[in-house]
Amino acid sequence: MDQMVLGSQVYPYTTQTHSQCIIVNQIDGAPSGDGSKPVKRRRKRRSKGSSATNEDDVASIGALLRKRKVTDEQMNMLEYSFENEHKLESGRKEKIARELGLDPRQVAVWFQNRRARWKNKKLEEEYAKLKSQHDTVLLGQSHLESQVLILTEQLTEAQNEIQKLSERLVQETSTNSSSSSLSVEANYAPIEFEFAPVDTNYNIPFYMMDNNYLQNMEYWDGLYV
DNA sequence: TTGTGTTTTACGACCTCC
DNA sequence: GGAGGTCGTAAAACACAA
Repeated sequence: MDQMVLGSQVYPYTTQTHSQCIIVNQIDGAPSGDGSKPVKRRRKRRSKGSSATNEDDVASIGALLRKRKVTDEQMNMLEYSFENEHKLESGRKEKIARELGLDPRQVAVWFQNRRARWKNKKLEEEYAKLKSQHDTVLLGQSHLESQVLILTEQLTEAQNEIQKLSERLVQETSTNSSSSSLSVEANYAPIEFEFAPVDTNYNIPFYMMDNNYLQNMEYWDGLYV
């Protein structure tokens, strides 16, 4: 519990008001300007160790600068209210402030900060979700790449096998023609096979889409629905 | 006890909406 | 123009390791 000692009494939290905050700012030398377009200017604050002109100033400024931390009960009520509605219209702000014994400005600031925390949390959650999806996609990519390697090897083996068969056929044909008086070349012309080039960009031809491949595609497609 | 990192409170500057 | 929003940040309060 945040406590503050004033005289002989101990207060659970200070009773600094918004107007008192403004007084502190004026003491700190932050005039509100001449009415022209406001110039972006960082508000100067009094640091813990800064000097003052007299002891009374030190005591009063110290008291005013003390933060008013909300109690657990006030926090619960504010959280409950925030759950219902993140925005805070004027009437509601006054009502909450009255019920909790807080300054309306304090309630407004609390909601502003609460919204900021909520937004940060949402961003973190969204980031975690996207990262998880990204990791899943990388895993899938790796899996597909290994599939391509395997299939490429199989294709090469098949091409070699066909090539051997083709050469054997040509050989047998020429042997038959030399031992026979009849020419059969026209009937046994060498077969020319034309293979599509292996595409490493995953443009897998339809005839290579086996059940496993199709199941994988369904799985990956499902991720993007 | 003290140094340091994190959370909370508060505010200035600026923007949007009515 | 005023009210209320976001954004960035200062400073107090708090937590905790060394």
